[in-house]
Amino acid sequence: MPKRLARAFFSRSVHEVAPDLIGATLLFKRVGGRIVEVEAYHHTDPAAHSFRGPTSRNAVMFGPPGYAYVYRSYGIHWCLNFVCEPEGSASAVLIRAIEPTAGLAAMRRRRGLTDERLLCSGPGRLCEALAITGAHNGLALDAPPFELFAGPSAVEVVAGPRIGITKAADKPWRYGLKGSHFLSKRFSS
DNA sequence: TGCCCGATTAACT
DNA sequence: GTTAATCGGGCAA
Repeated sequence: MPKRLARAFFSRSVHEVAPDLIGATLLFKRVGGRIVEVEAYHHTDPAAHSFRGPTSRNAVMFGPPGYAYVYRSYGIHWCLNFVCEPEGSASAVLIRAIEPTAGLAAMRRRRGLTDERLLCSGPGRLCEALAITGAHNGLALDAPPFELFAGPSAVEVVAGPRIGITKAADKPWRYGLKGSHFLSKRFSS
């Protein structure tokens, strides 16, 4: 039986937590899979939502680590983040893609697709497949409906530039599971 | 108040 | 390769 991730797991810098999340298992109401792609957003990062200070949308980022920050993207999609670092640092890790392992039927129904590879390969797709919405903003990650389990200790992680941003786009703060077929995009190197 | 743009996706040509 | 869908934050007036 895999080990549950304690809340203390998130009480570190996003640059440590983000690569460590690769290979971990994320379940939401018993549906989910293995995390294969994430991005780190530090509060000193111009691309981070928290960069310009607290607002009603990003308030959760300014709270304690180990909680979910869910926001609406482009007015259409939901995106899931894990809040990190000591309280008030307002840094978070964006979950970009998972490899579906549990609740495949529910995910296919919600996404209207059968192709396993397209179910959760993107931040918006992942939230649709797991039925995560703004209603779940601020929930603790170490209690239901969330379940997080540690992955294998030795995992090959690759890094590269983040996707879909214009500010600080040169920073290599996107992390992925090497060779995974479930990434939202290939790593160039 | 009004305007622009974004941590996206899918359906086009 | 391009574009529409759609809405809240941020900034100018």
